[in-house]
Amino acid sequence: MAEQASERISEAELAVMEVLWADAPLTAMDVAERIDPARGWSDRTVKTMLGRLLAKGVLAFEEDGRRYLYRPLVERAAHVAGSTRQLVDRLFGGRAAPLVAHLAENHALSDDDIAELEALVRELRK
Amino acid sequence: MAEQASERISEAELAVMEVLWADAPLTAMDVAERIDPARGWSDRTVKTMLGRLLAKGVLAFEEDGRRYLYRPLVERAAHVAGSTRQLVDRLFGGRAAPLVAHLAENHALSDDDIAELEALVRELRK
DNA sequence: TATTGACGACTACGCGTGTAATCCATTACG
DNA sequence: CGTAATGGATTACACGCGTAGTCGTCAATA
Repeated sequence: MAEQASERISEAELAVMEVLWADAPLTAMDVAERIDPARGWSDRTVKTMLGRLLAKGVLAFEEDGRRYLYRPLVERAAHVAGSTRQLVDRLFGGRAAPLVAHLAENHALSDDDIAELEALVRELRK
Repeated sequence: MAEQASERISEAELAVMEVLWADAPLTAMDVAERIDPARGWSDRTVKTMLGRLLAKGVLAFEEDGRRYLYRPLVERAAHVAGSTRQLVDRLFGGRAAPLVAHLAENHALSDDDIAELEALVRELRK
């Protein structure tokens, strides 16, 4: 079987994926232009990331003349799910409730968040 | 000022920290013995981790004759908070509620979890 | 007392990551 | 047409990480 979905996406690579999750397909230059300028990346760096993501099998490209048009092969939701599971497993004994409790304890929840949670819980209870 | 608390703890290092968060101070051998055998680590590896954690300023030691007794300098809760915040920032736009929503959508919440959440929300609403 | 073993300190080494620079082919421009 | 710009491929390089091995020293033991 081919590369399993478990290919790890690093922090820097994630910045590139986010661009492509927001809009694809894009050329390397397109991607570079949409990377947060705060990162101060050179185009070369973006190219490197694209190459590595291709190698990891999480991106695909189609040729557009001399250039490539890149598109994600993995969905953002899948990445989010994997990363979240990892956190829950590593630090919360694999259970989600303690994570939510932690968020609550740390005042990480705004009033709006709490209101949203209430709605969520009502929804879940059904 | 000395090493800031933001020193990163790697996955392997975390295994060592967990042992010391559970019980400290401990000698290097004590720690090695309490590491999950499933990791198949040699004592040397554990020593290396202890050294690196000392260098990072997240552990301290006191001499006990010829050996060291290691103890954590950072609290588990602080590490958990940092890691959680990082996930929330990176993948959930810095807001906790979407994370909880994600957990819900992914059926990551058991009935018990939901009951716990209800109680939590009731508590938060006060 | 001479040897052996336990300890921390230092060294090793291959792979991933962050951050590019260089190479080579092709295309666009003067 | 010759030269520069553009685009992907390859190479670079330092640092962190996973996983130890080696060195020098001190203590226990035969």
